Amino acid sequence: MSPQSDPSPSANASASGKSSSKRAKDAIPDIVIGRLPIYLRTLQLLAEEGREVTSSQELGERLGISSAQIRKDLSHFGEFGKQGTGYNIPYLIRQLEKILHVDRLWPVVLVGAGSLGRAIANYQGFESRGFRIAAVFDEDPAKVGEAVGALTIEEASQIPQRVQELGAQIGIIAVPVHAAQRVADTLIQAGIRGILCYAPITLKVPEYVRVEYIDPLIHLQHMTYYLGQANGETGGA
Amino acid sequence: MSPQSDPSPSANASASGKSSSKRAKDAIPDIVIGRLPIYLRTLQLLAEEGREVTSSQELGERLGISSAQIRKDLSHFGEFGKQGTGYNIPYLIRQLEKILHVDRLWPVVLVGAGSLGRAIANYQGFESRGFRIAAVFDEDPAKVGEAVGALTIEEASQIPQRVQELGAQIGIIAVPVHAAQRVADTLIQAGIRGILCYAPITLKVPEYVRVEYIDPLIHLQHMTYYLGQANGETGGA
DNA sequence: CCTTGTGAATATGTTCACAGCA
DNA sequence: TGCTGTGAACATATTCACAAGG
Repeated sequence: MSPQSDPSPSANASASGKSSSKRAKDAIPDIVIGRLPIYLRTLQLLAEEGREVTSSQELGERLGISSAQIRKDLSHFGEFGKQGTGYNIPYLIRQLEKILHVDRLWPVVLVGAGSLGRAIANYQGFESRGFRIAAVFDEDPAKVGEAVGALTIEEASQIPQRVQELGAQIGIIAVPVHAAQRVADTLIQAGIRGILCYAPITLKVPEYVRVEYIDPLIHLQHMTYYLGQANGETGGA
Repeated sequence: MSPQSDPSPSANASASGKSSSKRAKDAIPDIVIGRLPIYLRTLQLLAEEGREVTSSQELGERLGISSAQIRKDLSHFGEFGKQGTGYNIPYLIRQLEKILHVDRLWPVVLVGAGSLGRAIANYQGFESRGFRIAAVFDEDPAKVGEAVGALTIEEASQIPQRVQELGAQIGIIAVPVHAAQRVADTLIQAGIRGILCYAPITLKVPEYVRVEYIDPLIHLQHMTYYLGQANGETGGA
C-alpha cells in the first residue's frame, strides 16, 4: 500500500549495461524501477487517446511484457487497480509520477552545445514530463553567448556557480568522449547527483552519484549481433 | 536493466532494459550480448591509450562489473585470454567485432531531419564502429533537398526504393511520436529488419524485426526515483 | 605469483495459477 | 463474469572459488 523509495543503488546503469546494486532487503529492484517510466509513458499515450481505464493485459500487449509482470511491478508500490475493472489511467499516472518524483519540475544543466547538445536543448518533450533544461554550457569560448532556443550558451567555468543558483541536481553530458570524465568531475564537484551521459564511456563517479548512459552504437551493435546471422552468419537466438 | 532493448520476440522498452525471450537452449543470453558492445567500446578506448593487454579485473573496474562476469560472458564465445597474462586487446577487439558483426559497414537509413535527426546524421562516430548513415528522409516536403552534412534530405516516399538500392537492413527513427509507428511500418515494408527508435513509444513490429529504443526521459525518470528521496521527499518510505 | 575459464552455489527475476472481490 | 494481487514454482543471471596454465 505505501509507496516506497529506496536508497542504495550504485552508480551505473545504461543504455545497455544495467549494473549491480546492493539493495537493502526490502528495497524495490532497480529493474522494476526501470520499467515504471515505460508504463508511465504508455499510460500518458492512452490518456491522450482519451482512455479512462486500462488493464494489465492491455498494457502488456502494448509493451510486449506479460500482464503478470506489470501487476507484480505495480504491486510493489500499492494496490492501484480494481478487480474486474483494471486501472484508472489518470489515477495511475499520478501515482507513478509521485513514485518517480516527476510530480515536480527538475532543473537540468546541459554541458555540450554541439549538434547533439542543441538537439537536446531544443527537445520540447522534457517540460511536460518533469524536466527543464535550465542552462547550457560549452567549453569552447567561441560558442559562449550564442543562443540555443531560449537559452544562451554559458562558459563551462560558470558551472559551479550556476548549478548552485539553479539548485540543479541533474546534469546531461553531451561532449566528446575525451572531455566527458572531466565534465563529470566538474558537475559532481558542483553538486550534481545524477548524470545522463551521451558520451561513449563509463564514467568513474562516487557511489552517491547515479549515472545513466545513452549510446546509439551500443544499441546498433546489439542489433547487428542478431541481424548478422540472418545474413548467413553464425549467431544468436 | 532497464528495459531499453529487447530480444526479438516482443517489442520492448526504453533506453535500456532487457526483456524476455525464448531462446533455443544453447543460445547465448541476450543480456550477455548487450554487454559485448560495452566491452568493445572500452577495449577500443584502451587501445587508443596505446595499451596492448588487459585483464578481466581491469575491465571490470573500469566498467563497474565483476571480473567473473566478464570472463563468463566472453567464455560463451571462445577462449580469448591467457592465464597469468590476460587478454590481448587488439585481438579481443577483432573477435568482438566479428561476433557482433561489425567487422563490416552497415548502411543505415535515417528518417526524420529535425534537430535530433541532424545531430545523428552529423555524428562522426558511426563510421569507425561499423555503421554509415546512407540516406536521410523527412515527411516534410519543405525539407526535401536541404543538405545535412554530405547528404541531401530525401522524400519519405522514396524509402522503399532507396532501402532496396542501398541494401539497408537498419533504420533509425527520429520523428515525432505520432509519426513513429507509420514510419516503422514503411521501413519494415521496405525490408528493414532492425530499428533504432528515438520516439517515445513501443512499436508494434513483426517478430523478425528487432527494435531498440533510446529515450532520455526514461533514463531521467529512472534517476529521479533515487534522487527524490535524498531530496527529503515524502515519496520516500 | 598472476589470471583465465568454469562448475556449483547463490541471488535475482519472471511466470503460473488461483483466491478473492467488483 | 473479468480482473487484480500474490505466493509458489520456475527460469535466468551473477558470484564464488578453485583447478590449471603461463
